[in-house]
Amino acid sequence: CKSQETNYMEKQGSCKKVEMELPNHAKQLLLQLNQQRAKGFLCDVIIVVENALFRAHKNILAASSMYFKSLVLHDNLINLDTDMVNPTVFRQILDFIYTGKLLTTDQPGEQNFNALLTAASYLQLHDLAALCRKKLKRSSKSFAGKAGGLGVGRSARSQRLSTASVIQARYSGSNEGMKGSHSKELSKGKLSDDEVFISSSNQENCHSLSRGASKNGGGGGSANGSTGDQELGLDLSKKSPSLPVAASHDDTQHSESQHGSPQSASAPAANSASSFDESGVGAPHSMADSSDPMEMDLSEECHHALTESGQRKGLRHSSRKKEWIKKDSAFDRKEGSKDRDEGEGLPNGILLGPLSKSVERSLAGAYGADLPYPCKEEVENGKENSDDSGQSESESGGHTSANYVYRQEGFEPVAYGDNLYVCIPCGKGFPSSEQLNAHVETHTEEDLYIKEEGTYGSKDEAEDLSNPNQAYAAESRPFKCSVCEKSYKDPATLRQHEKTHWLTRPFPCNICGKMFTQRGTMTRHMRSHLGLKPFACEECGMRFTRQYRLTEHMRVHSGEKPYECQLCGGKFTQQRNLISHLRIEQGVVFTFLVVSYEYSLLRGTCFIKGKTIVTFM
DNA sequence: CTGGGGAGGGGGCCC
DNA sequence: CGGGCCCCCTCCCCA
Repeated sequence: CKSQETNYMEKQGSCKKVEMELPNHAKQLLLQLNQQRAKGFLCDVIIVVENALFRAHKNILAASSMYFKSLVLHDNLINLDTDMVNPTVFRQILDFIYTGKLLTTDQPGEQNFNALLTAASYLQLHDLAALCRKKLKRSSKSFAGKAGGLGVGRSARSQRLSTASVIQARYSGSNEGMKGSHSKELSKGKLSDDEVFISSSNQENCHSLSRGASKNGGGGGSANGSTGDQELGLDLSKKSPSLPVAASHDDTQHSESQHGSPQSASAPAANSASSFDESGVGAPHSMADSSDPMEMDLSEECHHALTESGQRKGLRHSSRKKEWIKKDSAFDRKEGSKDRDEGEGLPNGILLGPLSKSVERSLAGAYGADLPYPCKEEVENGKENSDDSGQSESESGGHTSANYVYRQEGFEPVAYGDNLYVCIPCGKGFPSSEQLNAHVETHTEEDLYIKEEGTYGSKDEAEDLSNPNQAYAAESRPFKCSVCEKSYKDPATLRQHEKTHWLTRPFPCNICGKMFTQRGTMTRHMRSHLGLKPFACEECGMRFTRQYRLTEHMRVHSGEKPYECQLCGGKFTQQRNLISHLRIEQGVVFTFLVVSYEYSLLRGTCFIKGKTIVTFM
């Protein structure tokens, strides 16, 4: 910036070269950013490490690591390899990125630095990696030994990364002053030549590790799991580079080494998910460079297949845990701009930052209105944000983990004191998940039901009570809901239905915290977060989150319009548009009915002429 | 500018 | 658990 300013001044004819520098500018800037991070303010990316979420700023991450730079370019949600980094370590790393200071944990120093080194190498945080190496050297044990140690119980790919770490040691030969230069590096947003070189060569390692990661992260499967899907690599972090359009914007990705890499050469073979084998790692990058639309499409196909299954695995993994992520900053923002506007910047459709209106609305309805126990924050905020509040709950009897929130350490610690684990229904905080779980057992099923009669009186249900087919239904559907008289053919469906009467919903989205009555709905919802659109139109390439949408869409190409308005004969490709159309026509229908009614009562004369009601009274 | 249609997307719910 | 349908909201386009 300084040199730019100088150039500018020279161009402007100014002979004086004025150089003024605030001594603490960079430091203050980082301080502010770190504070903003703590509040979630302007955070535009979420990093998922195991089941912990970390909010951060893309710019900061991108300035600190080439790897992050490539990830945040396209994604707002980044899944990190749990094999390479755990939440505790990542928290240290994130603190380091934002402060330039490394705070070690209670772990034995060497162990912690080994973990940090592994993570730093994985994330291409060369400064940090060098710092760790230096520390380890000081501990009088050669790093080579450590690197070998890392390989124990790990895949060969992990070991390859360790090797790469050694190479990266070339950078940051001057570890001294690293801390001091940290903020300057961030400010410059510039990396050394060495680093660029190393990054590009290391990229493939990261990708391969990502693949390995998802195997472990996804449901605790064996690291050597060899079924097709498992072998494919499901880490979300690598999906971005596979997106051709977005990738093309990143000039830094187009290093010669990538173009000329063996992985590039293997790209054309990557026309099926299975082609993402052990060696075909570079496919995403090479595809990004490819001008062949077929290749791009196929790569995308692979990507979707991968991320889709990866998501499922991730969900299973998450659901095993008794810790759920607290609603994120998204909930803190009350009235954002239009969701579409926000979404435009999210190429993968990942919903971060302010929730979409529909989600907010749903939250308001599901939580603000229904939650039997106001969330503590809501209470403390004087209910100002009641629309935003609300949290998870638990499945009665089953005692799922939906109620429980794992609070990111150091973030929003005030409301619950030092107790990081919070029971959402009653707002009590607990120092450990075990204690929280024990407490949750004390919540009874009654807590989850609304006892008052008539509370459930939704329109649909009211209509059902007057359903003339009720007698028939009683015969063919022996399983009756005790609340609304609906009946079902099998007990499973009945149980599924009964959950709709619960105040609380058993299945939380671990990204936004929204709760669902059915797991399937939740996983479908997760797709929207993750931008997963597995169903592609063969005609135009448009992708959809649901098969049904694709089916609907295909009518656009076939010209089929199966839905016809009985009033005007108008035809529609989608039923919902017919319904929407009928609403507009409803005035006519309604009038017709009224007129007919009056006709019968008053024996007047009414005529319907086309869509127009002409009434002679 | 407005209203209507087309279409994308999300949630609820049942099978 | 996925498929399918319904309902809703929303945006875009066009007359």
